[in-house]
Amino acid sequence: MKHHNGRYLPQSSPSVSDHRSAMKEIARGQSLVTQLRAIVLPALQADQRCELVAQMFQNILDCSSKAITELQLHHQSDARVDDALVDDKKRVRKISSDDCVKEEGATSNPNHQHKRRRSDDSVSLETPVPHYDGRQWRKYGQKHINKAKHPRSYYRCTYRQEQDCKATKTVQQQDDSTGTDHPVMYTVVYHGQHTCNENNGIDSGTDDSETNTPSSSDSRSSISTTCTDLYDHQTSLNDNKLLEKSADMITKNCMYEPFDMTAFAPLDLDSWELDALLRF
DNA sequence: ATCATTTGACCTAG
DNA sequence: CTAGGTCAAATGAT
Repeated sequence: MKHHNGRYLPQSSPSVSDHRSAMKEIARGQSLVTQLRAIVLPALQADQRCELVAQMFQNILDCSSKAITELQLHHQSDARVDDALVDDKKRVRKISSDDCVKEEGATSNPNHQHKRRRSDDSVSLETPVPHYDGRQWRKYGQKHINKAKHPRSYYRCTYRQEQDCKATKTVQQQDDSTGTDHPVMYTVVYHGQHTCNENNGIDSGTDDSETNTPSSSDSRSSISTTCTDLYDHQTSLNDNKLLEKSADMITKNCMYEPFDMTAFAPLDLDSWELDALLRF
């Protein structure tokens, strides 16, 4: 980086907007890889090679997730510095209110933690396959959003209770994706990082759908939970039945490979989704 | 009977 | 005050 007069500019850390655009690009890459994965894996035979490919896809996605995490950390600290420079009073107020909330959550009433999320600890991506992200989610809410045609669905990690995993995501169908000539697109926003045991999904490979649920209370939870947002809009009853069946098939395939294989093994199951991808 | 989803109420950040 | 995020009772599915 050279200044126009020939002198070098002082080395400065990347700006917040740099981080943002970097995260955006990585998220776009994630979205593309996810879509590619949903196309490639169904086409493979369900053998060892398929598992290997699935694992490689997951590794790629993990890499970008880690990169985003790193960027988020820098981003947040930079943003704090920016706040201090721009409006110190505001910052003080924000910190103190955060402290209040923290204390309240820790001590007084654990049942009332309706804390609105900070907007900057999230990563969003657009995809026609909102639930094929290799994680297991449980829906805990749905909300109609102002000026949006489609409701937003709220999911949290299946392992939240067992392992205190704070990861959540929201899924919302995009307004302009209702036409029949292009695939239905969803905006997926991830909040927080998964702190749950990776064995729940990634590399144990064999029959961990039983063993990875210590309390066994969630043994029925599955990726099928995330399919439900597809009912958010007025799908026909027949379609619903079809999707429920498909979800069930996915669930059963969790038995041997709950993470990646759930998404890809029997892809006759989700012709709707494959169609969407192919049209995409 | 158990567990996941639905849905209206409740809560809070802005 | 409003919009959006979460809770939890009711409901549905297995």
